[in-house]
Amino acid sequence: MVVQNGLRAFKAGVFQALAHPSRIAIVEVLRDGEHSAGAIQERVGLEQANLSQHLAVLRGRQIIVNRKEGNQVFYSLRDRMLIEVLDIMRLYFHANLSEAVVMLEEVKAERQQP
Amino acid sequence: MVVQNGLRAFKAGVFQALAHPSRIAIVEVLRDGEHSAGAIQERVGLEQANLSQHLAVLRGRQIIVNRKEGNQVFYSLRDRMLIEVLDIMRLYFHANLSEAVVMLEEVKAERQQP
DNA sequence: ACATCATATTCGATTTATCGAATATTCGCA
DNA sequence: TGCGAATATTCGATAAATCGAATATGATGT
Repeated sequence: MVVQNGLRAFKAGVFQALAHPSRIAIVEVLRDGEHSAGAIQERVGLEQANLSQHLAVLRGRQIIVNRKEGNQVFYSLRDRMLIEVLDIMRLYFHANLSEAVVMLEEVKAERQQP
Repeated sequence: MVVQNGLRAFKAGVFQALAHPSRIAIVEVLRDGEHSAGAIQERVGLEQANLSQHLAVLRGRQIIVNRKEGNQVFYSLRDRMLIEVLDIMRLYFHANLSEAVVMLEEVKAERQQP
């Protein structure tokens, strides 16, 4: 039972780390290999500080690892599992496209209601 | 680009729905089929209101669906792909046990600090 | 109609996440 | 040594998540 809860906490932690569009974008950039923080920033288009904060979240959950080289820090995914998970999610998305659209509409509507 | 961001928002939403140990426990209960809210409560051991709130989150993200029968409401997973995701994560957890433990320690420490 | 059981929703308090601005660190180079 | 580039951290404000208590809804049985 303790193990089960630990495992659930672990899974929840990983999900939480991925529970932000910007962090998903980061992981997707790292899909095709190692990139420097600057290169990631270029691709995802975030403020420097904000990107660094998101990287810190992913680092904290051991989802990405970093390697320092001179002035720069290179990031890469620690395990291909996440790619697998994201791929399954993509299938999930396509398989349930109509419901996904409903959800997206809701998200859009929420954004417009102040 | 708009589509990409929408997709990421969708994925992030699904991840966020799963980013809580109690909700993972709920999904795992529903792994072996439909259960009433009461049966779920029995198994995960949450306050009635709290369980209902978590079910609402999962419903909102279309992760579970409900069927009313008389007095009760029966829940089930809308797509078994999520089970696949959870299984992959279990493998990941075991394969990288030492790192996982590091992460759990951090989570534990965070909870005790303040 | 009324009481009861199963479930959902609302409310208020507390915690946690998120962001940009400002500041700090760490390296390489003149 | 001092400067600039790359990255990280801290801070303060705002938004979102979480929880238990209280309340609401809706079906069933008397």
